Amino acid sequence: MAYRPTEKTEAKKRAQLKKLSDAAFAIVCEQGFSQLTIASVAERAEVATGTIYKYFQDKSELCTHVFRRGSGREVEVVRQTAFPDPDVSTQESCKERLCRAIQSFSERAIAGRTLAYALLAEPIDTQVENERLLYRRAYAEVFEGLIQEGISKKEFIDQDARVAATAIVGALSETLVNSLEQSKELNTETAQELVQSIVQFSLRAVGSKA
Amino acid sequence: MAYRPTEKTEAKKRAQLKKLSDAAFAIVCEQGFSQLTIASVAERAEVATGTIYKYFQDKSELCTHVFRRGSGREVEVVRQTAFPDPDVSTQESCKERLCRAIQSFSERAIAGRTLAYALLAEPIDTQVENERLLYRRAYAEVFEGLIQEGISKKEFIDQDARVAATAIVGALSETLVNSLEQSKELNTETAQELVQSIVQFSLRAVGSKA
DNA sequence: CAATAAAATGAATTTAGATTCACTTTATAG
DNA sequence: CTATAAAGTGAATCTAAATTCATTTTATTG
Repeated sequence: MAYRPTEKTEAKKRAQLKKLSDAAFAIVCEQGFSQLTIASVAERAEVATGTIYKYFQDKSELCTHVFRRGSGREVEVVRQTAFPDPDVSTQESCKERLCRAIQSFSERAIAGRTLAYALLAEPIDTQVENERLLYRRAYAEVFEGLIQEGISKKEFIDQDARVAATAIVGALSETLVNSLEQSKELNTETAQELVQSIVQFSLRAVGSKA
Repeated sequence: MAYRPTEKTEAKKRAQLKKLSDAAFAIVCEQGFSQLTIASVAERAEVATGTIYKYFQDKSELCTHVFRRGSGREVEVVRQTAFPDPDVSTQESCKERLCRAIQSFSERAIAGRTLAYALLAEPIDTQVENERLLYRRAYAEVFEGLIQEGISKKEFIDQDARVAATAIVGALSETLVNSLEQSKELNTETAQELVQSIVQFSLRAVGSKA
């Protein structure tokens, strides 16, 4: 016996994985999935192309990893806004939380437009399409929970919460992708108005009474 | 002088173009853009691959052609429903027309799910993504006109018609793509309920008063 | 240092289609 | 029938990346 993996080597391995993940994620944030190639990641992480295959089965797995990293964070932020930690926050109405969740989603998309487009709409390899479905459903589940709560508290009109939640996700994606494509620079004022219009639309759609 | 194109040869050329277009369109309707290859079109149309290049610059142009053929028809049907020929139809309210337009969109998507997915969500080559944007905007314009009319007739609440229309297109796409992915066979009853939920959601969203 | 194993390298290979093009066939007109 | 031009053919070529793998480097332990 002569070689055993140690904590030190494991740490190095984790660091290397992080380096690859960071490089790939940065490429997608800055340039989208279209520029995510094995070669571009290797160059940015300063490793050889072969190295990437020690950490990822294939390109698809790399894409999936990046997609999950990006989408996980985005959904988590919106979830926290919709269902804030009850200890710290004053008890807010469903209406207020729905407004905040939609604002949060929208503002993040506007601030990180390339990532938003990458996650919401950019065509990627077929294997990753399933991730996008999960991503969108994850958002829908957040909204569904909120709508369900609002219905039971009589804040919102009785309705199919699943469909309404899905529809809101679609409405948000479409309006944002649409206006992000449109103008290179969406000025703060216009952006505010856009977000307000979407919020109002959504509140009416769920039949918010307050 | 010895050769001149005649009406006969032009007719043959048109027929050939139609044959290629039909073959390509059928492939997309049945199997989506992922199966649309030069080879598959050639096989289905019973021509050589080279022939396709006499009619289309490149693959992208073929995709664009198929996309337009499909989307043009779809939008036209919805437009007709939203703005029916005034001679033949009784004057309907904006609410009624909005309901019908949404139903029409939804029912066509359910009946032709592969085409619907292909046009609304399937990842295709980047060059064609722009067509998808135009397609979705075309729908949005139909809805925008209707909402605008509804606002001025006091049937709908005052709002940003552009945003609302875009949001409705997103809501429709999302709910339909979502449920079409879900279940292989969406039975008639469930489909009816789904469409009704979407209609109700949309009517509330535009603040339909009647 | 020697033995072992894992990690890293990057040029060479593979792959899945699109695209080309020299050649053949079909159509037209004198 | 001949000349001309356009349409059709499909095997061969190109292409852009992903993927491989023989070789080299780095770590670990006795």
